[in-house]
Amino acid sequence: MISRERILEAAGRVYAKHGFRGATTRLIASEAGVNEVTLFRTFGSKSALLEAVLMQQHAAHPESELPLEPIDPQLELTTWIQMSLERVRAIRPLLVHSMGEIEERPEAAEFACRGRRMAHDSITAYVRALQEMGIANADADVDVDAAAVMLMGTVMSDAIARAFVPDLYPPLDEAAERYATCFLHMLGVKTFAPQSVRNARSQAQ
Amino acid sequence: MISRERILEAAGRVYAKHGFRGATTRLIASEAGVNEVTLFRTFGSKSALLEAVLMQQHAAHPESELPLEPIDPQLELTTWIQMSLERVRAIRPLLVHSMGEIEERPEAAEFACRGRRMAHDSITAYVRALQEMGIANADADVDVDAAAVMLMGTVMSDAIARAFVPDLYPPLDEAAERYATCFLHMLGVKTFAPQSVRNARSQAQ
DNA sequence: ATGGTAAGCAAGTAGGTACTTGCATACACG
DNA sequence: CGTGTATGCAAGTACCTACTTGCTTACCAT
Repeated sequence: MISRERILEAAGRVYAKHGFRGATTRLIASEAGVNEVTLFRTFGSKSALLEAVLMQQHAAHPESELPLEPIDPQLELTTWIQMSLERVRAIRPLLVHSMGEIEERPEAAEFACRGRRMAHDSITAYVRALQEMGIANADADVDVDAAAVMLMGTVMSDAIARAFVPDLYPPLDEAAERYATCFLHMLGVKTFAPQSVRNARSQAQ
Repeated sequence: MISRERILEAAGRVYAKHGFRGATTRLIASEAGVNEVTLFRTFGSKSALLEAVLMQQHAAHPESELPLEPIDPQLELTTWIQMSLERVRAIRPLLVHSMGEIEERPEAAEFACRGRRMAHDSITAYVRALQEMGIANADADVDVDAAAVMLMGTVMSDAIARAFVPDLYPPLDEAAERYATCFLHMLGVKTFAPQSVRNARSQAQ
């Protein structure tokens, strides 16, 4: 029964690197150090194997949650953004391939969307709480929905595209904090400049 | 010579739908209504054909530019964001596949990155101009670089992921305007609420 | 009329793909 | 000891892949 896990792990690696079509059963079996026949005996077919990979990946990277009652928005958002970034980065290759193959393998769509949905719900609920507590501005010129979409887009973009054009993004250890600050600005929340930005500015003088 | 263009167009469609591995020469030729041999006589190989497709796509969708001297930031940004959204949307399937296949076909990387780079340069230059003219806030708590990254991420995310989860995004005809407003808020520029948001708010009462 | 050029058609090459079958081996449990 | 279970190995099936070759049309310009 140890074969099953070795195959799953190898299939995850190979699929992430080559996509569904490029992930040949021969290559997966060889990467797993297992006979190709064992792969078919264990999972039945290539599609079934890759479906198992997606389910396992989904279970291995649980969502992070924002607190229901905000206390320190800057800190809580920074932590949440950081964890979201790491989560998406961990599944980035699988995610990108799933998006590309969505027309041919619609079952991959759920994998590509569910995390996004949950994160979106999480952040909008948090902002609603911020508004009810009077922390966030509820004026007409503050567009909460658009701000939430922009934060999510930022997280996705950073986690996926940083690998291709790293120089366009803030340093890894500052990114979450600075995104959080910008997000709060969009909501009309006054914040202090985060430490990393203050450092950069004072050095620039 | 008419075959060349028909093959290029068909190859673009098939590649966008199935990716490099899935875009078989047989399928491309059949979609183009052309004999498979003609495809090889015209382009030499499958890789050469797909390279020609990427070059043609790149030329067919030129960058949009922001004015060097801002006059109406809200309007100029809205227009630019709208055009960027449309541009990325037009090449979305190619872009997604190029990102997925970047490890196997590094020549696709340039296609995936160049547009992003140019847009980033464009928006940062524009914001610098805004600051020099005193329109945008230059305080320490305004993080121009992070704001630019967030705007670009928003555009990429909207153009790519809206197709999968359309209900999470603002309506198509409002998106650019609302992103522009949020972006200006991040920069500390006071704006009126855009028309579409005001309408939504007044109807909600 | 003649020659060049673009194109179609049929067939073939060499290799890869998912997946199957039959048989041999090892190990664990009663 | 015997028996089931997991695995390996060799071979084979049926099909798809990029790409080639040889031959035949059709048209266009000189």
